[in-house]
Amino acid sequence: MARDLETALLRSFVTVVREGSISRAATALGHTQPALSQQVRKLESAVGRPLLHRSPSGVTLTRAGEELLPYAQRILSLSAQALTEAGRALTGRCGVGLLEDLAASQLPQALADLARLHPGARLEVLSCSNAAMREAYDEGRVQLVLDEVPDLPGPPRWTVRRPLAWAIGQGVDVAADPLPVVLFSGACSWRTSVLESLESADRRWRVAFESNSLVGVLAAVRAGLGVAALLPTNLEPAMTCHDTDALPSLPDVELGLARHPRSEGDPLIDAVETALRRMN
Amino acid sequence: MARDLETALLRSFVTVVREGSISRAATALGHTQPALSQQVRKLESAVGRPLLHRSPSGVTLTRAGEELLPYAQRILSLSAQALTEAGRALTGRCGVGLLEDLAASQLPQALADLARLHPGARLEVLSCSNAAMREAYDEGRVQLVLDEVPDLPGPPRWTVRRPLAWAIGQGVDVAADPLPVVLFSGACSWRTSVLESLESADRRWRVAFESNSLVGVLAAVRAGLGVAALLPTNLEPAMTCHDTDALPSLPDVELGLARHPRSEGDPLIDAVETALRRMN
DNA sequence: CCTGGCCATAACTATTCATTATGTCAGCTC
DNA sequence: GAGCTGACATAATGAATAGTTATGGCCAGG
Repeated sequence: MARDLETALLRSFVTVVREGSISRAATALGHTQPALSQQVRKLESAVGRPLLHRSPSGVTLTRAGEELLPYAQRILSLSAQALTEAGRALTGRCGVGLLEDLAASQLPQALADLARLHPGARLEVLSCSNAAMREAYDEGRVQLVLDEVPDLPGPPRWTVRRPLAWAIGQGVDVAADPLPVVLFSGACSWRTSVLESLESADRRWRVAFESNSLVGVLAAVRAGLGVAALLPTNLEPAMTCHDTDALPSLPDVELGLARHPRSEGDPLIDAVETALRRMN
Repeated sequence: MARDLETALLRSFVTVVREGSISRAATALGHTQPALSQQVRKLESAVGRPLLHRSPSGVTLTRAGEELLPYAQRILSLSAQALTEAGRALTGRCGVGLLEDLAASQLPQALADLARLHPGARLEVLSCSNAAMREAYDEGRVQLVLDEVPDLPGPPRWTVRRPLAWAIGQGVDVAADPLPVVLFSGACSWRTSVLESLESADRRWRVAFESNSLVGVLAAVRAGLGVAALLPTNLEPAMTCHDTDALPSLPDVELGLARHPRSEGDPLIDAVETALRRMN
């Protein structure tokens, strides 16, 4: 049993998890499928437990895999930080606006790591409605906003596509004819695209619950009120969607980052921006 | 430039730093000197800056090396945690008593990492006089004590030797005939062994300053009041001892861990114990 | 001036890793 | 239900990698 976990293997692992399949992760990393298969196997033998359930339609995490994932993400994030900002004692203040779905993921963790290693830097994370976000951006209270591209308060400096997944509550019948759907009430811009994908699959639906917060949506799904379309990071294990479901496939969302022009050249904000970008 | 820092290289790096020499690190890791030389070089090329000043008497950290070190230590600590406690959702409470010199090192950082990954666990770190420590141990407020072996409140479960180093303030003449020495005032049990090593080298000395806290000792040394014997982790860069100094070589200290018998079998305390042990 | 400790370099070797090629399995289509 | 498709596993080959031995330079101490 190896003494340390190799970062290369951890990188492969998180990529496999993110892509949901060994083959896709292989192409994403510029390698072949057997190479990734081998790496995952090696990581499993280092940990001593299987990390993935293999199936002919892809892979899902085992219990051990779920346990390892947050460690792997933090190790990679620290390693990337060490490579870029290594200790340059950043100071100043940086406000970050996040889509609420992202504020619940491991992203704030990475920002906290960054703040801890730069005691002179002050990071503030904000998550609110699009209107309030734009105001904060215009007033210079947040310099960086990571959100859906159409909702950004400025032109995107870069973008990234993320898949959506169905979150299915306990006891919900996914075949129910008017499908009970749990929605964000605000101007969530993937709301329409989700409903469109239902209609183009000829599924009738009804709004079972609306909430303007992620915790509200999650609670509703957990309580079995219906299904919701969420980023895979925010799914609780019990809500995992079984790929072969009767639900239509969901569109990707396109996230982007806007940066306030006046913050150009600030080293702290550079560092935070690359930290956000690294989160894929 | 590699995307991630390989843990194997980081392991080599921290070992080299700890041992103060590439050759010694090589034997410590069970490899040869050229292999370690190569690894350090590879890490340097990954970071893009030299990490070590090489000299015929060993190596010292460059600025970049000092910046990388804490990242490397945290990454290795997380990796080791992932291998052992991976996510087993530990809960409960654990009190840890630390020698003050250790409470200032990267050790509390590792404990904080552990606490953060186990939100249900409550860790309390205590650093106080030997008498108060024994009382806390007897009353069950601390289950683990890491201290010098003679001062432990119970039998050591394991021990580890650490070197001492001279901390030399700016402008202090190390050849001064009554050597000005800064000491811990309490019952610091390496106090006597340090003074013995001076006497056996026929050096006369005088107490220039006494303090019962590490910060006090450090401040005194920083102010140029004299020299002190400390763990290398606690030396500030400006105090680095130039090995070839006129000061006698210092004995090692022997640290050990005592664990309260009633805590036997508690998984959280097991985890904290191995975390402490990993810190070498 | 020689010796010993330490690091760098070079040449060689062994291992490791990724690739190509092939096999197996499950689900889907017709 | 036969055949197709997509996904992962396995095996064998070849290239890149990392470790070892051997050697040289440098500085300090005797």
